[in-house]
Amino acid sequence: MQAFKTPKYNRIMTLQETLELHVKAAIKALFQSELTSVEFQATRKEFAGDITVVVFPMLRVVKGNPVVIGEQVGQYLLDNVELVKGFNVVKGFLNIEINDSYYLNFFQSVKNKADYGFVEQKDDKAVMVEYSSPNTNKPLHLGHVRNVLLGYSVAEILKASGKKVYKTQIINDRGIHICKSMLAYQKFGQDETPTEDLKGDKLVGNYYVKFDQEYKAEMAELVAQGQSEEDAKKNAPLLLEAQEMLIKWEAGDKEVVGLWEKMNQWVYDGFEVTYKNIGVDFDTYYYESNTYLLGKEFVAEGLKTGVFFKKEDGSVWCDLTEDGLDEKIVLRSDGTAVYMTQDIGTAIQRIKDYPDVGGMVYTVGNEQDYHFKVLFLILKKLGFDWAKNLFHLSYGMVDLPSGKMKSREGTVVDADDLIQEMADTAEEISNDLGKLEDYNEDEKKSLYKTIGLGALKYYILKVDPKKRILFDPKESIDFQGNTGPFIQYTYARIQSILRKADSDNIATTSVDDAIVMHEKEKQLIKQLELFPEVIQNAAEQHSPALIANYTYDLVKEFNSFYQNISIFGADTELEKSFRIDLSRLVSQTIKNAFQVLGIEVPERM
RNA sequence: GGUCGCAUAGCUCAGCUGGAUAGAGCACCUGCCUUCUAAGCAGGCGGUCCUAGGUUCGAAUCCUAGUGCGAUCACCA
Repeated sequence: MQAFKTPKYNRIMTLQETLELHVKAAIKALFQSELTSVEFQATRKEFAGDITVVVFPMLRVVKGNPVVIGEQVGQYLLDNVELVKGFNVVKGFLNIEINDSYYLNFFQSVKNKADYGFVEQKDDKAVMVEYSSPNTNKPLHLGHVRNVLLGYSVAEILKASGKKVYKTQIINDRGIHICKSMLAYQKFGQDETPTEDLKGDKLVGNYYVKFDQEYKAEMAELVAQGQSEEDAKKNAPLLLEAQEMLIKWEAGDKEVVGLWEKMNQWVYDGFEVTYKNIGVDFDTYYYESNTYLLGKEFVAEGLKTGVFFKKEDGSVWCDLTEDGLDEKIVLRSDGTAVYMTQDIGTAIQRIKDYPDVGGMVYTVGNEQDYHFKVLFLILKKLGFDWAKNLFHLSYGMVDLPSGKMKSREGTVVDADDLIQEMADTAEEISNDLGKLEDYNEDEKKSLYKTIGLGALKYYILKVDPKKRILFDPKESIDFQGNTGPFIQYTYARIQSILRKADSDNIATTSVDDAIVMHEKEKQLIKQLELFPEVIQNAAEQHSPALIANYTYDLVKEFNSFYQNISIFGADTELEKSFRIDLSRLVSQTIKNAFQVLGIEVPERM
């Protein structure tokens, strides 16, 4: 059941807003009562009408039989509102029929807008959206893919809704885990360098796995010598060496820092290739190695103002018990920074760098729900007014049937491999269908990638971010039904129609044309009319899934129209032109919707 | 144990301010390509909306309790 929500964007008064005023007037005229709001929903297909007023809530103000009240209000609307051409009442539902001219006028007013559904930038305050935020010791996997797709899409949706947006990430470029792969490389690497077949991030990731293997072997040996497992964990020589390396790094040891810079650069180069492959980008980057010091400064500041307190051993804490949470450490007893310190520093640094930012979105997995709750609270306590506009875009893990993905054990679905597999599948299907014989190899390759990526992105974005995804590599992602390729296919099919219309020089329609709409055409226009509102809702709720599901509904509606009504076989030239105009706006809407999902649309497929 | 999230058809998921007979896709079964691209369309099969109470004219949706799954509660990040 589709309900209509009052739009907040700037546009001509919507149908619902117009009707609301009239329904209120009707209640006033008929019953001398004031309604505070009117409840609307789309009329169910089995009843005549376009929009339905629910009478039940009015009973709080007007006493009586809902059917009788519905009849009276309906009659009033019919007599007083030009838009209304009929009505019927079923139980407590007043179904209103709207004049076709309303829909035709609406259609004519938007049909040539390339940016249909998008709102021009209006807010002076910008939003910073963080996503990806990888560690620099391993390549990106399917979990990162979900993160990156969600973050990128939410950023694009916010832009489309009229916000200024900065896309960013925080790079975990320091710490013991980075030293682990560095150490393994130093010991076993034999000066190996990235090659065309082995990207830098993969190379570094291999040594992270190598470290874990060697480390486990050492542990096993120590246990065999009689140590407890716990002791062996702490005493394994490799781990001690890694810890030593971290200390050297912090002390600025030339050799260690040099290796760190070299290997991180390999990883960054590898990441860039993957990001480009996925089709996402960033406006600005932040590195933990640069922001933790600022965090420490503000911890000191918070100590002075009483936001934090110091324990006997010198560690610094924030007492959140009044807010129903625990005490949280913000600085170690030895004065070094913890995770929270860095995040405080990063947030403040970002506002310093971009003073027009009034809020931030953090795309981070739901295992950090608590962390962000605390972070936001601390920033509020520190007195930053932007702290009230922070949002944790939390999402569920992507698990494999075998359990969690673990980079150090090599049980991950690699991002690059996955994309390649998706393209391969698209190629297979495409070859079976054999529609692209006249495409050259480059064109084909690019198309397979568009379709494969479209399938992957849609598959991930159409579900509620909160839900965890169980990804079975053996069961391939669908290319039929509620999928990216299905929608891309519809787009391509419309392009084919438009090419034909273009070569036939078919005229376009105008407001003055006396068009008689077919039921399917009217349904399509109604669905199109919802799009701007869907963008706004998706922005408010940070939900690409709303866009995906809307687009699917639109496309289903179009396909039904397409299969049941002939476009070029229309009875009159006017009808033909109208159907082509309608198809054009549908394809433009698909394109715009997919743009904010980060999915490309093909001209043919 | 405390806290947070999730639970809807065999499977994957929609279902937004509480509204009419809970919707899609996959899978399975019927039809439809000499006509604008069949990655499609038209239809069939399939439901204890986790359980039990409660609020309401009306509950998948809100409240309470419970069950199951996941996460979290580190001087790790």
